[in-house]
Amino acid sequence: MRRSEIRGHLLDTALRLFNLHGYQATGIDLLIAEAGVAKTTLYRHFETKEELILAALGRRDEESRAKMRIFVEQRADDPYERLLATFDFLEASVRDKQFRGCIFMSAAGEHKEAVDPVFRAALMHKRLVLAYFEELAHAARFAEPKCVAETINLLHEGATAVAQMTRTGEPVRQSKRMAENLLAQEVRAPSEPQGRSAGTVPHAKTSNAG
Amino acid sequence: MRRSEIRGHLLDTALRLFNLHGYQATGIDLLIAEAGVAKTTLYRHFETKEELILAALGRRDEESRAKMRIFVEQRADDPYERLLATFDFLEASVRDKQFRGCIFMSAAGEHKEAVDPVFRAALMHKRLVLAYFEELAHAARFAEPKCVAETINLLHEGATAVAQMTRTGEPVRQSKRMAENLLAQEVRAPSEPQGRSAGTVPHAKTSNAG
DNA sequence: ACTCAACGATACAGATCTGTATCGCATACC
DNA sequence: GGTATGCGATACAGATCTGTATCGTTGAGT
Repeated sequence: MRRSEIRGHLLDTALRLFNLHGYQATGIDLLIAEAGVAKTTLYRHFETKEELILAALGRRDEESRAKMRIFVEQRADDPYERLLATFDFLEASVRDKQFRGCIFMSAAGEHKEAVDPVFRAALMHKRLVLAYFEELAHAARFAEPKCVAETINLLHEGATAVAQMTRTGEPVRQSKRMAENLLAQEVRAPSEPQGRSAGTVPHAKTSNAG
Repeated sequence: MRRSEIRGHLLDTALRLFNLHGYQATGIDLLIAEAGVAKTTLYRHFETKEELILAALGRRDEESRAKMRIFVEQRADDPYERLLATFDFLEASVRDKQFRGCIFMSAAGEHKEAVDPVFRAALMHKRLVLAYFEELAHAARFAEPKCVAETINLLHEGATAVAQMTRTGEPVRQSKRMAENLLAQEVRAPSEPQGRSAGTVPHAKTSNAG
């Protein structure tokens, strides 16, 4: 193996084992055996196990959000449809045979202190995903993109949690139907090609309060 | 301490520490120090740590479901309102300063194998909670009580997961608004005192599909 | 081709973990 | 009151964990 690949290979191996067995339960000895490297090599790339965890979470964070972006943009052009397409991406993730729940929720579950660097890394990922939802909701001209994003986010989290127990993709499909239902009642600005009318957008009522 | 109380005291202490630090991270030595008992005593009541975890989860399972029942029944008489009252119970749980996420999800997150007894115990709890939701949905005369229960359950799980990160009760209030919105569109049989009409109940469309 | 940093292998330190063994004491029951 | 069981305390066994130290070797850059 070329030396420049070792760090990435270690992160991939770590993520696979963390996903399968958890963070504390994944020992350094097992990790280096699976990666096929010496213990010295691991500790030259990462000073501590915690630093390895943080690097692995950082890698997965960027990777998974980039994958979601690409999936969603290829699946649909309309921003509204893209919001719904995030559920299709989630369903594909959940139906993976290796799926054992969201690794960021697992990380937060094993590092519960709010000041723990691992917890903070997991929290940061969740905030970035929420920001992406808000970006889509804004593009879809929702009157309250922040609230719409929180709705989508809550449905994603619920579907992921239920799927972690049932080990099926059905909760994700259900959450998508719920999202379609809720979003259909959210106030949206008129789309561009309709021509610009002089009237102002009516102020939205409190969302989700139907 | 009276000897008959020791077992319960050990379970309470274990649940508190499991909630604060997780399962693997909670060592036997810390547990007996916090409980104020000797190691011999602990191992006379529970053969292994896993057995202690299972007993603790079983205790919390019955306790939390009983508390939810009592809360919900005191809060409302109407079964429909009781379904919504489950969110008020959840909000109170989440706003507890000691809240660190659902201990059953944490247990499943640290014991990911589907055949692991701890995972199975967590799964059993989730099934029993779902069954309670279905019981309420049935009493509320929903045409598809199973689907309604799954909707409520998914919103509960989503709110709990988001609240685990944000450490606020807001996600639960939002999930309750979402539930009100979704349930208002679900088909229900007419309530009893309306007088029995000869017409049959129209068949419900697929739930959550708008 | 030479040099130096990185790698593999392994032994080891020191801490921590679960679970057991031993012993003296207290308490409940007969 | 005697006896047997439970409890506290502690030492210990054996395994495992993270992280370091040592040393021979390999490979990449100049």
